[in-house]
Amino acid sequence: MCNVPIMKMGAGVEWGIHCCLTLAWLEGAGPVPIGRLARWFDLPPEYLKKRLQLLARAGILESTPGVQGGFSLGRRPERITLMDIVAALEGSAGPFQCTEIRQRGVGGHGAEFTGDCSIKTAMRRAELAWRRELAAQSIADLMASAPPASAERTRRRYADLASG
Amino acid sequence: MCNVPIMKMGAGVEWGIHCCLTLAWLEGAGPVPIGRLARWFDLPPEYLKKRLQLLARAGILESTPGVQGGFSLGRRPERITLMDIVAALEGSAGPFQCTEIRQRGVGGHGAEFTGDCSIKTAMRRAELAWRRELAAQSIADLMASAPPASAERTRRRYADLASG
DNA sequence: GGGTACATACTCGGATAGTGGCTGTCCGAGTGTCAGAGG
DNA sequence: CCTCTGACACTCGGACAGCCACTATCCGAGTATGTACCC
Repeated sequence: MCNVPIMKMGAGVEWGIHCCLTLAWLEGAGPVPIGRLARWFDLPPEYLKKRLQLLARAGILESTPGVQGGFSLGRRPERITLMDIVAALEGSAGPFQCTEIRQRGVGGHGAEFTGDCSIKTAMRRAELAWRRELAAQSIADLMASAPPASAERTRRRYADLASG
Repeated sequence: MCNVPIMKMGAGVEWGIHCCLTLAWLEGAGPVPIGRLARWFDLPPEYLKKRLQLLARAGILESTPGVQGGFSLGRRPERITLMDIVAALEGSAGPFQCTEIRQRGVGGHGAEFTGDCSIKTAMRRAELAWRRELAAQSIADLMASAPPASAERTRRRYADLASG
């Protein structure tokens, strides 16, 4: 029971962030096709494609069709926050959905109160703290916190992957 | 698509908080049976029972069997935080489950890095901010932020519900 | 009158569906690149 | 040498099935109260 997540977040979020980080390191080498990214992380290509399409639709990634097309970063790594990626992949609604049960049933207040119930407010406050932390972290920050050799190694391995 | 929650949290959380708040206001009037709470909020009794059982197992509520039994608060309202309720109902694992995809596939680092990946760290930081906010809010705080007449009205309506 | 047995009203725990979202796959359509044929 | 045409390698978007957690319900068992019955 203790392995059940408090709030479930799709696996695509982890995929998306990793792909953005990799694309950031591979910037300048041209678009990266889905198949290569999927082999890179050993992920199902078709489903990964769906996730990256969402990121492209949000402007986080850029997709170029054609024979040498693929996905590349849609804007500078400093301007891509984790919040952007999460919102693009999972939607914009918060984790706590207030169904206003206080207004139903015998004990309900009916339309007596028009303001938000205090529970909704309290949960929203926590959610905002979470969003703020996510928005404060950009892809560039993740790049900076990684070992200095990461960029070089990523480019080298990608070259091997492209040639092999 | 914009109605899809970022992280899904079960509806039982809202139920649980509302029930705790109601039980706090009804303290001193003896245990409240499930059927009455369910009618109070117009919720399915059997499923609500399952949720409150989880709260009782966590020590947040106290359940007394027998003919005049029911649920009551397991400890003082000041010592029941929203984090306690959420953790008891949804489990203790975080929303972001790092599956370490960086270690898989062609581009993976294998066992090269033993530390946590920076993505996991960043997501955990946001999650901790969320937890901290939830832990800072207690049932007593919610009671204090409600209109002063709430306690009296709750007790009066409960008396009507019990007699009717 | 006092003690015992039974009915009652609850909770506890397990077993069992229904439902919706996430996961994963397949297919047709559109688009840009490149090679090759023809002028 | 230049241009046009076709093959190719991608992305885009929709349709579809499988799986799992949440939701919801039912049933038997346990427990405390309250009453009725018997001595």
